[in-house]
Amino acid sequence: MSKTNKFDLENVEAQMRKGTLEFTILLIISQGEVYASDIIKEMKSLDLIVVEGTLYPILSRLNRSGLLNYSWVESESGPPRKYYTLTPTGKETLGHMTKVWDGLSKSIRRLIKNYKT
Amino acid sequence: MSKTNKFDLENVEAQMRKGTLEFTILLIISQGEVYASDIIKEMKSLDLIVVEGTLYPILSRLNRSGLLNYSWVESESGPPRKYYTLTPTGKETLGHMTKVWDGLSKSIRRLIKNYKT
DNA sequence: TTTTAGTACCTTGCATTGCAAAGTATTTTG
DNA sequence: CAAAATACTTTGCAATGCAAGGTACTAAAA
Repeated sequence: MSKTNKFDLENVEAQMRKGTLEFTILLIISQGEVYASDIIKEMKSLDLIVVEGTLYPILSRLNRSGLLNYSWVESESGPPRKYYTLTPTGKETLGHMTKVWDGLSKSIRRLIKNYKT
Repeated sequence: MSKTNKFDLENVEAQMRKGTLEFTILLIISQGEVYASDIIKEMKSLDLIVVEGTLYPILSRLNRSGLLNYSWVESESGPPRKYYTLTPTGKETLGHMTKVWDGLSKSIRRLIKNYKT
């Protein structure tokens, strides 16, 4: 039996996205009050797929960690929504995360540069 | 009992790194024949921490998937080493991965730009 | 009024995967 | 020969994304 398990490229993309999920979610919320569907829509528009079963637990965790606040807002058609905003701690943490991201992408850029030459 | 589970910033860094592990490992191997310790050393020099228990399984998997070849090479001091190189498929896949990475970092850059203004 | 459809939030269970720690094997050094 | 050093491998645990199923509320259709 040949043992060359095909390599899954799509999975690589998923992996990379996962690593930045919290970061990108906080970035979106930093732009203004949003609720879950808004976030999913905006992520999708940037090719950053995220689904409910992933998003809700993350939002809850970020809230428990003191990075997010939310307030219930009545909808004109449908059940009420949780609109999220960053807390001061959230803003601060997002700043740190941005630095972490800059560091990582810098390292990788360096590797890619070697690779291309 | 207050329920504000402190948020772990170091974990965010770890998360981001994890997402790019296979990618960065392949990038390093693309630069020339290396064995595990070389990879760990080079990653560390770029602030990309990776440890044995993580690296070996990944190398095995990439080999099983046909992206890597290895050859045993005697060491002057110690047991023999597995020196890895990219297969043609590996090179091709690395090219695809680079595109995936470019896409992701572009999306995130766009988000950060909004955030900063 | 009951039913159906739509929207929104939450939870459960599984699969993947990084990693600490322990294990095997080989070579060198005291 | 014992001990240390090096290199590769494996095991078990914890974290986490996600598919799938669940609850609840609103509005429109039957």
